[in-house]
Amino acid sequence: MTAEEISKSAKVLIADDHKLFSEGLAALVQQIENIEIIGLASNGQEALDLLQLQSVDLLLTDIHMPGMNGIELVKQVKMHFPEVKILVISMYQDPDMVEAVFDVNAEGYILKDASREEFVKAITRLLDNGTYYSSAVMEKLLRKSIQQKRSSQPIVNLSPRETEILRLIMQEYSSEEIAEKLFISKRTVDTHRKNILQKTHSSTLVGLIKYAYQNNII
Amino acid sequence: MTAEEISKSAKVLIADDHKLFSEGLAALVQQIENIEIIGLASNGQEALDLLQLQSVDLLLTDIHMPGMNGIELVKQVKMHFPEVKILVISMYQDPDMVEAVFDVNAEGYILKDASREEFVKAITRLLDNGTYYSSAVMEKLLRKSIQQKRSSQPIVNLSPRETEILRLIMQEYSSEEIAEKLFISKRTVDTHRKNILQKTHSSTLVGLIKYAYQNNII
DNA sequence: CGATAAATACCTATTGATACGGATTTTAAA
DNA sequence: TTTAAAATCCGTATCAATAGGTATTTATCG
Repeated sequence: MTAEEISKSAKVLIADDHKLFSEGLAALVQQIENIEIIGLASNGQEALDLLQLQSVDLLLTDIHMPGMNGIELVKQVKMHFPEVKILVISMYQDPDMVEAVFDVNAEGYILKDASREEFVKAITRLLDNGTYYSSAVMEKLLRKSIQQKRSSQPIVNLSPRETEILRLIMQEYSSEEIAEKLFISKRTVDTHRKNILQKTHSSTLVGLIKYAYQNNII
Repeated sequence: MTAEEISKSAKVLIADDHKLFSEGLAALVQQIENIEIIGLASNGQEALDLLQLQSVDLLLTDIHMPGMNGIELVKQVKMHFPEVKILVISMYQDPDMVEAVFDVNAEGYILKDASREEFVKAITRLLDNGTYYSSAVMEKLLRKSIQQKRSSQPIVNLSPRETEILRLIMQEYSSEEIAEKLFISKRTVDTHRKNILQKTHSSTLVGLIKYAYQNNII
């Protein structure tokens, strides 16, 4: 339909901290017609810098990068260069990740284990003003949202203060030491601990610590 | 020196579960002269199957793959096809990982964020009967081994009984419950706990649990 | 056979954490 | 501005865990 857009040779920028991957990807992209690679960035900031210098039609980016991560990069790009289409290429099928990518309005999401065919399809779809979200991933996302509705979030929300205290507990401070550190009474710390135990449904210190580990509060 | 070997077109096999990566890598490799890609495998078993079917000079493999991991694959390949050179391409600079790769006698180890130049260098080095271990990684390995010598293994050896009790602690049993469960006195459990704390150099329950987590005693 | 490690058991004292009550103030959202 | 959540504080009581000890039995290793 919008063949003109493709025919005038789309400009593509790749951002990935794994140089071998981005170079390989570049080699693949170059095999597609009417597409030209205008740069490789190995982190978010570099990508933004390159975007400033020249017009880009399509950004291919990883999520995990040192410094600014992919999500943040997408946000920034969408803010400053809204015309740039963005295809996120990630290792993970984590639904939360996909949701995050969704939320920042990237046009596409595919996995690193996608086939070349799927990759090409995604690119052409995006350049055609469409979107492409890997179906493998979308399925997981759906299943998750369904599950969430069923079990109606037994999600635990520790308050900032509570999280802070849990972190200190994890650092082997006693309640008394935590109190000193935070300039509050030991009683207060006790109360927080009580509430934390309740909220996390744990009945012992050991259970609490296991909770912290499983929720990456370390 | 052994130019004949390179000139007769080396056969390369790539194993990586991220298809986009292996396809990209293939595209890169094909830009090198006298090298031909004879197959892409997306897991260890597939790689072994392909090796059975045709002669291969060089195997490029990831470490993290579903099913058989890269280390295991290298082992198998070295066992059944000892003439195949192996270049491990990994995301991680983890010294333990490099050590493992070393131990199974892979000829090379580079990171996914290596440059194309380094990649090409590694390949030619291997095809020339040499080895190539990314210097970035080797440095870390060295530093680690030095550190290890300095602190000369403060390795902890919990007795079977102690490990058993630690496991029960991790399952949120109190000392009294553990005593009942093991038909011993609570005092005995106390003593064991005391010794466990000593041996693991932890001074609090939290520290102990962290130790258990870090040593997979769960 | 002697030495050592492991497992067992006990004692006293202290510290830390949890249970069960409350209550007030600050802050942010509706 | 009302309301709810978060953060603050206090008391009493009990339980759990740790810090010091000491001591016996059993098995294993050299």
